[in-house]
Amino acid sequence: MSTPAVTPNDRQLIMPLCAIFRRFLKRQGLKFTQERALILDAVLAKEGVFEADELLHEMREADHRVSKATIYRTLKHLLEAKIITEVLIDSKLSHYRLSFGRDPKGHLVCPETHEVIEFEVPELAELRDRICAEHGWDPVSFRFVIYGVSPEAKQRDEGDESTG
Amino acid sequence: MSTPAVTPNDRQLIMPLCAIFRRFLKRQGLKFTQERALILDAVLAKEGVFEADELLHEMREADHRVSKATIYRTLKHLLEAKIITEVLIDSKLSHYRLSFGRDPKGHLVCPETHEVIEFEVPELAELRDRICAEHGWDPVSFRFVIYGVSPEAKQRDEGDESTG
DNA sequence: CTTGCTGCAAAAGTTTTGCACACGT
DNA sequence: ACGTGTGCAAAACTTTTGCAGCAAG
Repeated sequence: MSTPAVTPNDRQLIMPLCAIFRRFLKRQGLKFTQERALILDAVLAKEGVFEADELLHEMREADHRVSKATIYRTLKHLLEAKIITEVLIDSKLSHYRLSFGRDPKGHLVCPETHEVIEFEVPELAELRDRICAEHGWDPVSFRFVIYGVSPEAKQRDEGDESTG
Repeated sequence: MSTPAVTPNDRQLIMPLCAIFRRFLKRQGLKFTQERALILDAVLAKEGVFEADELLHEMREADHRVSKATIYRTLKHLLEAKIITEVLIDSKLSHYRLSFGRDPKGHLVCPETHEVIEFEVPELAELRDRICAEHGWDPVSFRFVIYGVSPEAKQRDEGDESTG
C-alpha cells in the first residue's frame, strides 16, 4: 500500500474545509456541532466515492456514534456548502465525493465488481459550457459516468465461461 | 404543437421493436403477454425520459390497467433486451429512455423546473472509448448529465429575487 | 397441460420527518 | 435563554417479492 501523492485528507485541506464549513453554517444561522465535525472528518477520510450508510458504519466502528438521521441531514448541508458533490452511479442509492477545491471528475464504473475509477477530462467542462450556451442555459455542474467491464471482472468471467 | 420530424413511435420502429421484444422473450423462455405489449406501447409513446410511475398513471388513464409490479418486471426485461436504457438523473428514482436504434445521448437537466433536454455529442463515444482503453476496460455504456438553470427557471427567479 | 405471468399486499431498502430532550451561541 | 440539533422510531417512497389464481405456448 503505497501512499498516493495527494490524498483527499491532506493537512492543507482539513483545516480550511473545517473553517469553510463553519463559515457556511454561521452564514445560514446554523451551528457547528460535534456531530457535524465528526461527519466532516469521516468524509475527509474517504478517498473516492462513498455512500451514507458507509459513513454510518465506519463511524460506528470508530465509536463515533452519530445517528443515520444526522448523517443524512449533514450531507445535505455539505452539498449546499459545495464541499461534497453527488455522483450519479446508481438510481436507488446516493453516492457522494469530496469536491472542494477539485475539478469535477468523470467516473468509470464496473457494475460487476463495483469498482469505481475517477478520471479527469478537461474537455468535459468545455463541452458542458458549449451545450449550455447552445440552449441558453447556465451551467451548474455535470456528471459523466462510463459503465464498463474492468480487467478484474474480465478475469473473473474467464473462470466462469460456462453460462447456462 | 407541430409534429416533430421523427418521433420515437414512428411506424418504422413500432413493428420491429415489438418483434424484437418477442424474439428476445422467446429466446429466454418467456412469454409475450398482453400486459407486456401494453407496456411496450406506452414506452414507445414516450418522447424522452420517463419514470415507472409515469407509465403506471398514463396507462391507468388510458384504461390499460397493469399493476405496478408488472411494470417494474417488464422494464427489467426491456432493459435486458436493450430496448430501453437507464438514464441517471436522480439518485432516488429510476429514469429510462427508449434506446433502440439510437445513439446514446447526453441530458441537460434543470432541477428547478424538471426540464430535461436530450442532446447528441459524437465526441462522447470517442471519449468513452479512449478512457476505457487507457484503463484496460471494455466500454459498455455511458451517461452524461449536465445540470443547469434553464431559461424558464431564470425567468421564474427574476420575479423571485427577494430571498429572505 | 405445463410453465410462466399477473395482481395484490406485504416486505425491503434508502431517505425523511415529528417529537422530546440536549447542546451551541 | 433562545433557537437549532440530535436520536429515535415511525413515515414516506420507490422497488422487490411471495403467493394464489390465470393465461400463453
